[in-house]
Amino acid sequence: MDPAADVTDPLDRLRSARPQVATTSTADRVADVLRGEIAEGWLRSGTRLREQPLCTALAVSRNTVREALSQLVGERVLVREPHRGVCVASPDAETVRDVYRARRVLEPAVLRQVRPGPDVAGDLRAAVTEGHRAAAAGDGDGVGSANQHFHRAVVALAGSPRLDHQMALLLAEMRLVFHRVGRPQEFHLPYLADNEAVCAQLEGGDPVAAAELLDDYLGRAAGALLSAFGEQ
Amino acid sequence: MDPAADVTDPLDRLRSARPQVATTSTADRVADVLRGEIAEGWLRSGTRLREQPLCTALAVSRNTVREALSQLVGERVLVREPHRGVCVASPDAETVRDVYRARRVLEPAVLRQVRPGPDVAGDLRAAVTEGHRAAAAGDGDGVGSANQHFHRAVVALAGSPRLDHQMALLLAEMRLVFHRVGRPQEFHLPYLADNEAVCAQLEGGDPVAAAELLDDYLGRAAGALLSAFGEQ
DNA sequence: ACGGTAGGGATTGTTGAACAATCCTGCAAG
DNA sequence: CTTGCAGGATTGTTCAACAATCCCTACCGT
Repeated sequence: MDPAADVTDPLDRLRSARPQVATTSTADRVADVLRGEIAEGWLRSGTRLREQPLCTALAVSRNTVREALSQLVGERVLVREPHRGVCVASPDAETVRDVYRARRVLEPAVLRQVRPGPDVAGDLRAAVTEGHRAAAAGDGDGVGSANQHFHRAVVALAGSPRLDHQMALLLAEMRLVFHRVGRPQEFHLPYLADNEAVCAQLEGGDPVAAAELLDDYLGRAAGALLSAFGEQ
Repeated sequence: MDPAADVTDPLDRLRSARPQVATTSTADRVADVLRGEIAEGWLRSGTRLREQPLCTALAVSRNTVREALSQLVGERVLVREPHRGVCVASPDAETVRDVYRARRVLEPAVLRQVRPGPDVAGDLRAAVTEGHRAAAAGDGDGVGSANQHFHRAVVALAGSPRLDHQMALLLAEMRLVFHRVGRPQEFHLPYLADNEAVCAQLEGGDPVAAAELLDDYLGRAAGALLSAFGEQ
């Protein structure tokens, strides 16, 4: 079989390897480090990030640190108050409401416009089994990340890099919410069955039913999270 | 009548005035200027933006310019190639495809979940009449911006600041596309009737029909733009 | 004539230091 | 208890410098 049989341009394969070639700037690497520390919960919500300590800790210039911080502020992971510095975002009830408002628009809409076909739900199924495996192993954190993979896979069905990026931002905010609310395990566990159901409906060739299931499921998840915040 | 009768905190009124208090940083103002110049077409696609000339032109430091440029790169208005500088983004056919992919997910989904009620379509109607007025006055540019107002108003129906922001980014990319394709007048004019139809369906209490109209309409618009790009 | 190769200039990436503006803290005075 | 005021700390912004990289051009060998 000719590897280039069904590809218009044989260089297309190389385009996906570009991130490895394009040398990332120092500020980007600093942003990556901070993003990771926040995503994994080492930097809690509200933590103030002073510039000078970051410079010495990461051995980069203050200007580079500021560039990285501005980038993360743009992603809503950090919050900047003028002349007072930046701190890790502290999502409040209104943030949760809006993130779920956006997700309930985005995710069901992607499902609804999926054209049924063989293996359309492949990535969803992989995320579901990943979640089951983590649950069986008692790995609460693994259940959480499997859940994120599931929702990322849902949006990825649209095949739109822009929507993928938007979803990544929303999920990053969700991670902050989960860290803020405490133990994320019991929040993700009950939704394994919902993921399973959505996946099954999609595999069964009924995207609209899958979308309606997901919409209802997201509504319940938002309610549960909001009650955990003490508000409604 | 006590002005503070039904408000828990009388300071709530002041919260909406915060943007006037929060002094914007110099980099933000520089970014605003560049964004405006690009949106109005004074800086065409592909134009290289060197840092030093921008410094002298705007009388700010190179560092501040770099911060503004990074911000606009994050908004996909500029494109940075490492060690080669930034230039105004040149949307290609794949960009148009993806932006419309995202819009066809976003906009109909917002319409579909609108709960009919009195004056839900108020902002849409305002944008439609704005478009008619501009068309009658022969103001092609006005038709274009009225069109943008219409689609912004559609997404605003969701009431989600995050979706509003995402839509603003997509529309900024669309402006680049229109400037790139040449005269935008004849591209917007035929869609006035479509806007009118969508608005009418929504006013008639049938959001789903409005969503389906809009989806079809966006599909046709994408096709027209892509053929203008010489590709399909 | 053609492709490869070194040099020089221009531009970006990054650093370090400096200064003004602003904010926070603690303390004294009313 | 609140107000006003130093003093220190932090941020916002500028400037100057250097290394790294890129672009362009002239040169050279085949």
